[in-house]
Amino acid sequence: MPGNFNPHLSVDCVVFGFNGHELKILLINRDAINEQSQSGKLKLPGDLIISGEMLNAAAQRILTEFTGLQDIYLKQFGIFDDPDRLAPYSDLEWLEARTGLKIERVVTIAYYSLVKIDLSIPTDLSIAYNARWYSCSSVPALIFDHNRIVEEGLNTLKRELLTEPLCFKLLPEKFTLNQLHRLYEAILGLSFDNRNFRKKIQRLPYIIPLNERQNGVSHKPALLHTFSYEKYLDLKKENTSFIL
Amino acid sequence: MPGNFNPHLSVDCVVFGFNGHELKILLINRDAINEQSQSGKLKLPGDLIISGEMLNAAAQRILTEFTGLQDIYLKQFGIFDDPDRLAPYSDLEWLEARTGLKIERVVTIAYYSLVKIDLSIPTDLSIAYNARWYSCSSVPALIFDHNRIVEEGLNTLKRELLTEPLCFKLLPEKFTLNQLHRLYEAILGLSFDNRNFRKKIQRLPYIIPLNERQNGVSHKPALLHTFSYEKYLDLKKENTSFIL
DNA sequence: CCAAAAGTGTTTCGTATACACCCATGT
DNA sequence: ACATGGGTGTATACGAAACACTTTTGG
Repeated sequence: MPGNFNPHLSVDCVVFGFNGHELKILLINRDAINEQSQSGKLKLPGDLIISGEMLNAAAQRILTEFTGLQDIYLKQFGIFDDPDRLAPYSDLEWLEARTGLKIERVVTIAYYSLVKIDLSIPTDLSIAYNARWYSCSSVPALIFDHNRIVEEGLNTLKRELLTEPLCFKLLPEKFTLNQLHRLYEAILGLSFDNRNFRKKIQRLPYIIPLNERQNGVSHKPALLHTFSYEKYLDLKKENTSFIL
Repeated sequence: MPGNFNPHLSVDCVVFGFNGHELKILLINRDAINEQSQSGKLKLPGDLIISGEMLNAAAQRILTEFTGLQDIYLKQFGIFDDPDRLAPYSDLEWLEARTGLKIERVVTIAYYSLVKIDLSIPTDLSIAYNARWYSCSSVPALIFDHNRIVEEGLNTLKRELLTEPLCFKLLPEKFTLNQLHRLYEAILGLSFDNRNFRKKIQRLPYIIPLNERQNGVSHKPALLHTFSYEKYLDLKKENTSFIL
């Protein structure tokens, strides 16, 4: 654990991943597995910030510690500032013991982040804190107000998925249209007509069909596609206008 | 100035208003007019939070102090946490003198808020700090990083205006369709065809035409309309689905 | 040859866009 | 009477939605 903490501010990360079928969220144990006080209690990856540290940097630090990845997509979506938010669970003593600080009130800044599950690798901390991917559709009970944070993070993701090209941050570099289709259905909890969905996607100039197919699947292998951020920006520039 | 402050967190409010033609923003003087150190420097309404105070409550407090209104619409849209954000202007000394606190690093939570200009009234503080409505299209230089906060607040408003019924919070209870039209044009910086705009609006079941017209205008008086939040919610419930 | 997922076209309907003139009021 | 903003209708084009079957591969 590095440096001297700022005991007034923390960050918590709602880390989303997609396994091809289901939306997942990364949770860790409250206690490292080599401590005696094994509680089985779960929480979001998060931490107090270090003095002078930028909040985004703190969130990146935590994400790298738990996934082994750099430059993960991160978006601040909320602030949880109830003065009693640490109280209801009597986990406050645990926090004080862990940090060695007298904790009065911690305002936490919540981020959601999107990772390609297939690229994430085990790290010292992810092992020590038994980090696992849980299904978003049945999130277990978490300490503090973390269940509410997850809920609001998911709502934010649903909203922003509709207006920004976030989906590609959850998919492998090369993906099939049906993976994309299932991703939208999983996150939004809706179903879309497959033909209409493919038509719509294929009209987009920034979705590039490759000359390459899946292999190792026991059915007709799908054509792979990739996302071009450059072409996305080109298109966005033209569309100055918008709605209403 | 009430209570003991928490010297780590502040809130700043980007307060928008609409005068029927132009989008406005509320700015105050850095110094009260009865102090000798009259600087003419401008800033956003904002303050350190009081110990134990919720951030929303702090923002409401500030807004009430400067507009005389209760229950103003407020939305948190950003966090400004650069450890040096107070430094570039050497206004830090001013802040320390004002609060009597040693200031190390202040993270500020930014809110935008929407007020009906016609309802706002002068208050002790708005007079003392010479609060004024400035045109959003030419915001003067502000202290600290407040110009950036304004910019991001305006971007957020532009985005959220498209998906949420915010416009009515800027208009009088009874408004004309052309006021609404000008409001959209002013905020988004676009122009819309008047006939198509009116057609679109008049299809919405939550925009209620009244049996009442403008008076005191030297041209054909416009029909007044009002917004029904209840009908808006009804409609929203039905539309579970959305896009893509 | 069977299972499993990939891939493909057409019709219908509603909404977006483009566009120019008359109306009611106060001065 | 005139200046000022309020108010109106139609035709075209595009995208959204609904809908069922054939194809390719591995086992």
